[in-house]
Amino acid sequence: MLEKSIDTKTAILTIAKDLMRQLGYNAFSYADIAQQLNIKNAAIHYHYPAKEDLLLGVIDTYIEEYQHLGKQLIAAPISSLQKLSLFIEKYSVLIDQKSICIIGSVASDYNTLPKSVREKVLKLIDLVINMVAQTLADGRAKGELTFSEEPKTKSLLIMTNLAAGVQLARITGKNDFNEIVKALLDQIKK
Amino acid sequence: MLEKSIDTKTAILTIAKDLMRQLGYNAFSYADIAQQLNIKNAAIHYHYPAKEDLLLGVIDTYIEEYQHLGKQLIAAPISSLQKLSLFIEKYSVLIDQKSICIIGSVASDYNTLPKSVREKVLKLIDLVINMVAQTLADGRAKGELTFSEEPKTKSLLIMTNLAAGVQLARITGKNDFNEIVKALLDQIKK
DNA sequence: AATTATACTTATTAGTAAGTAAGTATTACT
DNA sequence: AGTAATACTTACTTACTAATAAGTATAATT
Repeated sequence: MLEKSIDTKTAILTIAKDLMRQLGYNAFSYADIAQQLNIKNAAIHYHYPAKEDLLLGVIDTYIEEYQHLGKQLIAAPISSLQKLSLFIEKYSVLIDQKSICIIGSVASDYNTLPKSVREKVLKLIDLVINMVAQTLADGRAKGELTFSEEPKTKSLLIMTNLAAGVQLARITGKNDFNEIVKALLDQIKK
Repeated sequence: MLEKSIDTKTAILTIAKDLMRQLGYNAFSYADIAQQLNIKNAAIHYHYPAKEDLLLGVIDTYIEEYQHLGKQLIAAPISSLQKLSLFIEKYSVLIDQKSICIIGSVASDYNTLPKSVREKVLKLIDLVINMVAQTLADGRAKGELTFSEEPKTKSLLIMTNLAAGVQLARITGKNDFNEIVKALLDQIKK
C-alpha cells in the first residue's frame, strides 16, 4: 500500500480545517496548504480536484466527529452538566488558536458556498443542535438540569452563545467567553 | 457643488455594506460594486483608494448609526423591553435580506482584516455591547426587566444569541431566530 | 476668460486564484 | 519482467483581484 499519499490526504484535510476556522473559505488558498506541507498546489488538486471537494471533506470530518461524540455522550457515565462542559471545552480551546468554530465559519460564508456544501452544512448543524438538545432533555428528565424552554430552543440559545462567543472573544479577549460560559451554566444548574 | 460624486460615494458605501453582510470582506470585489452602480472599478478607487479605506468607511457608518441609536434610546419615552425589541428588529430584518449582522461578518473575517479596521471593529463592538448593557441596567433599575447576571454579561448573552441567531437562521430558516428571540425576551420579562 | 479642482473613464500592471494537462518516479499487481 | 495504478511535479492557462497612471469632461473658483 502507498502509505504516504494517505498521510498527505489527511494532512491536507487537517490544515484545511484549521484554515477554514482561522480565515474562512474565501480567504485561504491551495497555496497556503501546499506551503505548509512542502508540496505543490497540483498535489492538492490530485486528492481534492476542486475546492468544493476539499470543503466537503472538511465538513464530513466534523459530521463524523460529532456523530462519534454524540454516541459517546449517550453512553458516558457522567452527569449531563459534565457532558455539556465537555462540549463547551471544545469551543474554549478554539480561542487560544485564534479560531472560530466550523459552524460559525461556514455560516458566515454561507452565501458563497457551493450547493453541495450547503446541504452538508445543514446536516452538520442539525446534528449538533439535536445532540445538545438531547443532552439537555436527558439532563432535565434525570433531574440534573433545570430550564423552562423547549430543549431544542435551549439548545439554540446555548449554541448561539458559544458560536458567537468564540467569534467575539477572538476580538475582545477570552474573558468575555468565560463570562458567557459561566452564565449559561448557572442558568441550567440545579 | 458637485452633487453627483457625493451620491456616488454614499452609494458605494451602501452597496459595500450590503456586500459585507451578504458575502463578507474577502468574497466581494470592487467589480461587484462597479457593476451595480454602472461605473468603473477605478471610480471606486477614486473615493476609496484601497479596500481597507472602504471597509473603514463601512464600519464608521455603523459606529455613527449605533451612537445615534444609543442617544435615541436614552431619550425615548418607551419601556426598556420596547427598546430592546427595536434593537432586535434590526436583526430580524437581516434574515429576509439573506444577510448577517456587520459584527458577525467582521468577527468571522477578523484574522484577515487590516490592523486599522480591527481597531475600529473593537470600538463598534464595545459600543453595541455597552448600549445593550445600559438598556438592560436601566430596565432592571426601573423594575421593567428581570435578570440575575451582570448587565454586561447579560448583554453578551443576548448579543451572541442575536449575532449567531441570524447566521444560523440564514441556513435553517427564520423560525429558529424567532424562537431565540421569544425565549430571550421571556427570560428578561417581568 | 483662464485656471483649478472634482469626478470620473480608459488602459494597464502585477499578483494571485482555481484548475488542468502532461510528464515522472515509485510501488503494486500479474 | 512487464504493466498498470498511485502520488506526485512541472508547466501552463484562464480568470479575477486590487491598485495605479494618464487622460477627459464638467463644474467651481479666481
